[in-house]
Amino acid sequence: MKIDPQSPADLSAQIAQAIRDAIVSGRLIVDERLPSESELADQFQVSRSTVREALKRLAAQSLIRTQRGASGGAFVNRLSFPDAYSQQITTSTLLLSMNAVSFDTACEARYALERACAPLAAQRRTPDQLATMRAEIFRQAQPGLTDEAFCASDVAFHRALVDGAGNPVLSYQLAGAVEAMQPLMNMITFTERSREAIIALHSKIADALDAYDADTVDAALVELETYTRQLARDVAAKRRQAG
Amino acid sequence: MKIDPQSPADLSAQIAQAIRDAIVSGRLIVDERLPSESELADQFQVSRSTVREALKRLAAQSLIRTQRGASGGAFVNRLSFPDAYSQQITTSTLLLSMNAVSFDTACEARYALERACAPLAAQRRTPDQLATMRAEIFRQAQPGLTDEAFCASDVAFHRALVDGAGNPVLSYQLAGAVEAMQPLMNMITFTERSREAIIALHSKIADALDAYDADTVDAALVELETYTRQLARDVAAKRRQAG
DNA sequence: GCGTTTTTATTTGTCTGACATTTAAAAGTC
DNA sequence: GACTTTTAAATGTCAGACAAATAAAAACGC
Repeated sequence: MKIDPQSPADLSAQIAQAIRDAIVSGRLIVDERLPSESELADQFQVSRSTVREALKRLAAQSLIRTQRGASGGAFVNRLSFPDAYSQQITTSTLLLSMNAVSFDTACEARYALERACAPLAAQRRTPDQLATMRAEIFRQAQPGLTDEAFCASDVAFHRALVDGAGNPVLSYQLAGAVEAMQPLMNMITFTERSREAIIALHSKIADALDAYDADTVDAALVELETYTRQLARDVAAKRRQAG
Repeated sequence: MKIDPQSPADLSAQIAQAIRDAIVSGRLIVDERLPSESELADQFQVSRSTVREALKRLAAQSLIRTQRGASGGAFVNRLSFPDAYSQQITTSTLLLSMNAVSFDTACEARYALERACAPLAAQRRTPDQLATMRAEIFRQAQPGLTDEAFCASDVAFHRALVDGAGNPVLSYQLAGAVEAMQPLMNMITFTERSREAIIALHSKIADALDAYDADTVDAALVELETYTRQLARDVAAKRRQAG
């Protein structure tokens, strides 16, 4: 692992990249201990502060974890699925909020991906996942539910659907798409009428999954997508009229 | 923005989280300048080093960028699609390499997602994307091509397919799935015979996209998935026999 | 000899103060 | 007025110190 002191980039960024490369390429393996901060400072010929800044960069990406005390240090972290989920969600949320992505585009992407899970879920869904979906549908029908709670339940329902595919890689990929849409969806599901329609489609999906009926699940998801995008258009039109 | 000095977690992690929350919630907007490191140190009642470690964490997630000199400082970064792509790819690659995900599971996820793009791509693919795919097919047929180059071309072909859907959110989501599979695919496409079969299916896909024929694209992708998974099983069996 | 307690060494976490470097704006010069 | 020089502000880096956590080693009591 070498760095170039002449390079314009920050030393801490270079050091972080050198260690990152070592991890990605497998020269450093999971749970292996990195040299101590002082040793790294010696190796790279920089101060301990610079090494620390590099290590914090890696920690922010969940590539390493640190432990204090004797026989402590920095260890290569096993990137767990939950860690990857939350990074995926943060990134996706920021990407949508900062780049003027239209609701239509985001919605299309989300349902396209979700429909990809549907046939697998129709084969493999467990009774447990089905029960989760039913419970969320029941919650969504409660009269006093706030918009935020309704949307959170909506997310939980769709995550159960995705998890039904029984493929952790798919679940990980979909986490961002489903969760990042929530803030956008919050704006459009506030009337009694739209909730009713959404709940009806959720029930249709759950029934079809219950019956291992992939085609009906797909049809219901298409309906849900169409309905959601229509709702968003109506809301936008109403805004234009009012404002 | 407040932090709790009694908390067990690192101060720099807490400060990073506080600023991250401010960005995600919109209290800090794109291109806004954060207070200088000294001012932040005063606000949070910590030293400048601790503030710097927090800022490096945020920089590692592309949430801020820094600039030296007068009127420099840390600025909230617009998370661009390319930035998000590369983070997605790094995370996905590490997730697969560190978690003993079976080839079958990863392959299933990848093709499920890719098939989700196919109908859209069959409607919207541009001549330019089609030309890219043809060029990659031509390259794949060159006799002297190394395995690595073949796989890189394979990735480029599939990215063009995904981009054909004309939905940047989909392209972003798929980047991880397609690219992270490359190291795994590298191991199984080394015979002349398997290359030939793959190229034939690529041609079938390109032809079908040319004809706006979504069903044939889907069928070819299913064939490609079946063939790829079969190849992987054969390779695994041969390894068992040999080893 | 064994279990408990104390000490010690190591390592990360934090602080302080200093200097180098970069950069834009202000001041000065012709 | 255009150009050059100076200055101030900000990040980047360094060195050295102490605090806090932690595991291993040493000491102790029985």
